[in-house]
Amino acid sequence: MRVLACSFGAFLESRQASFRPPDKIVSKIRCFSAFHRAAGAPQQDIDQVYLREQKQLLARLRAVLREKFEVELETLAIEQPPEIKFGEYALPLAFELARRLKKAPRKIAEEVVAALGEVEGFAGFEVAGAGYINARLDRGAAAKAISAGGEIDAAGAGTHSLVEHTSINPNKAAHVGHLRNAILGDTFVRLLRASGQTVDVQNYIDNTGVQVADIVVGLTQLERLSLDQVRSWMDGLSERIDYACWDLYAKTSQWYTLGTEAEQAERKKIRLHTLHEIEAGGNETSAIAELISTAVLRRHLETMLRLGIEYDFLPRESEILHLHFWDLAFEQMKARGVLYFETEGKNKGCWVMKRAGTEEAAGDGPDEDAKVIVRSNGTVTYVGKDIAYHLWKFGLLGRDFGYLPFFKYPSHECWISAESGEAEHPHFGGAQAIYNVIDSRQSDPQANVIEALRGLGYTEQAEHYTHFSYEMVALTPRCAEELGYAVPEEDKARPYIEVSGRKGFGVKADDLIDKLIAATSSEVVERHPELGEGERDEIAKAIAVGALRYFMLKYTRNTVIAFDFKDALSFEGETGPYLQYAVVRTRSIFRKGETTPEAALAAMASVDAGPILQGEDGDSIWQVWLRAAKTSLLLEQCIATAEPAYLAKHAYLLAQEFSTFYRKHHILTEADPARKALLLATAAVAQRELIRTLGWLGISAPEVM
RNA sequence: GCGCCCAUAGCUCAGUUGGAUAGAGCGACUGGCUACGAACCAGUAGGUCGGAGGUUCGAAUCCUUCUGGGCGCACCA
Repeated sequence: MRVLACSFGAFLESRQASFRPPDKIVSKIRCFSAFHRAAGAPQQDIDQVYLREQKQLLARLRAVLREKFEVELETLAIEQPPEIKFGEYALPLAFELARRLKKAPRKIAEEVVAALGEVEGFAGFEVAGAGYINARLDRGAAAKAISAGGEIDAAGAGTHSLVEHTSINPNKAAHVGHLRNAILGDTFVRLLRASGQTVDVQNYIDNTGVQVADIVVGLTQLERLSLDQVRSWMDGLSERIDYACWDLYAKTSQWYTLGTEAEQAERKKIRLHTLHEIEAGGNETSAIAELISTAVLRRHLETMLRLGIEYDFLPRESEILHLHFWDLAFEQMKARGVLYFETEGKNKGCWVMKRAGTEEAAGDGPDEDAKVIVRSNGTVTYVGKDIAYHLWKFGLLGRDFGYLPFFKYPSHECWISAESGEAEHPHFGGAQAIYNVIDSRQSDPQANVIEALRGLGYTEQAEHYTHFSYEMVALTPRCAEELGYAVPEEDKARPYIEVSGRKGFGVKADDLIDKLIAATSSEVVERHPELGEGERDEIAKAIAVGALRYFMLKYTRNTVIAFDFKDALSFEGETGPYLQYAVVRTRSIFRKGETTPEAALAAMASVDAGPILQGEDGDSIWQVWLRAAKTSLLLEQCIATAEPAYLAKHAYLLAQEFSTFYRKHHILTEADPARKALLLATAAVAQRELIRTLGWLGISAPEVM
């Protein structure tokens, strides 16, 4: 995740630049709706029943308020009543109008209800509490509409987005923190694609950075290996290269801190020299770096593929350097006055820019707060390189990478950057919107890149640049001890301890996945001794992936996850397997009932479900339908807020409501044909929406488990 | 010093433009497998929403302030 551990201390931060405050959500959703209309998408899109009826009701209410009270409300709050028996929508608008109209809220609500009259799709309206207006859907009609439509609106069609995620330094094995990044990013990609967007998935590879240099130092200085010897070292490894590097990286980091002061200074010098050789390229040191980083990168891709995570393109820093992306960015920035040459103060001799979030330097004297982009020795900083890379992402740089095929997925090829690539290749970059899944500690540099785009006049692009930030995954002190690390006394009371690649302190991604599979395997063996080994393995893997992905997605982005094996290996309650189990139950129903979900949904056309869906008993069935009808609403919200956790919660609530329904109503033994048809259709709708939503979360539901 | 984030049940977390009695999972306790699979369901107990002010008809949510945690502010990447 582009975290370069450095020897001078951590660089952590949490500005949450991309976290949109709730008040922005509404307008964002409106913007999507406008897009929807502009794109000419069919308004009668059946699957959006909840959202569609909501919009219709709000439009009608606006008309009533205008005609009857001559008022125009900026925003019309709409929510769901605390209990389903009160209806599907609740409107507190009378409270807001009470002062303006100098009338009691209840009185206003009554007048509004009277003025509303009949509204298509609604069974009625009533005043509740101190002045709420509750709206009831015509459940029979709504259920018919929900069962008939399975398509999700492609509101995002025509938008080309780019998501950058994973971006692990290719010098050691991936750990749990990287898993959070990749799972968040991959899930968000699925959400964008579900909304119809065209999405490129990029995994940025810092193959010329300090971390790779440290591995090279380890090999050349500690192990005393030449390029050829590194080759045979790799061939002769008894463990995987990323695991071997995990230990070597920790050992090398340690080595810098050992010895006399003079020795340490010498070692730092070696490190810097190694870094410069790698950056320059065309020498034995850089060849070793290339060899190792490429091998580790392949391992990362394999690890992520275990979780169903794939990439389209791997841009590398080596090409950003060697193809001189920065030179072009530098010209633009100088020409537009974003960069200026500092002649005084602490940054004398550097090219600097105004730091994001600071005011224009008032009066005279140098802006000591400015961000250095080009050092006084003429070399460019990290942010400078990132600015160039992001100009490329938006198609504003005027230069492209070369492309080579690198990693073959069953359905497509993943390409990697090259100085000179193949003549025939797909086109990457030039996106309209970008999302950078990067941990929250890097929001300052991210903000500076955005500031540079804005300064260059690319305000539209800056608006569509999202730092998709998230908090780190740390370990609980107990987990750290389980792993065999000596936890200092003062850390034992802390809620969590940060992982550290330099110390070799962390839970490796593949170890965790292996552990999960081992746990699910033993369960599956116990529950399904009749199945063949191959089949059992498939099921165990699906459950393990489901458990892991859900675990990483259930927390909102700005919550620090204090990792513990006990939580991550849990399969009960709010977990992936619980959701998968709900789907397995629906599958079992249709298998035993010798019918299909499709048939059950089609049968709804001739079922008069209205009467059955009334009353308390009806509520317990309707609850499932109502939740299922909200999937598209949640998809919109997740995209607008860049928060996949809302959809994870939605899936969980749907599974929970289905489980309750399942216990309460026995479907296959139901005697009444109409009621049985409705119950079957309920299971079908729950299954359809669960499978859809789980698919977006990257979780598959096996036939049995 | 400047800036950002966090504080909600014993634990881990939700809480959607400010709205009706603040929710879930885990843990504890009670009950439910001769009905579509118990990786499940039903129920009980558990809360000064960190403290104090303020805005509002209404505040966990917005504002101010304080306390306690975490993080960021390089000519590192």
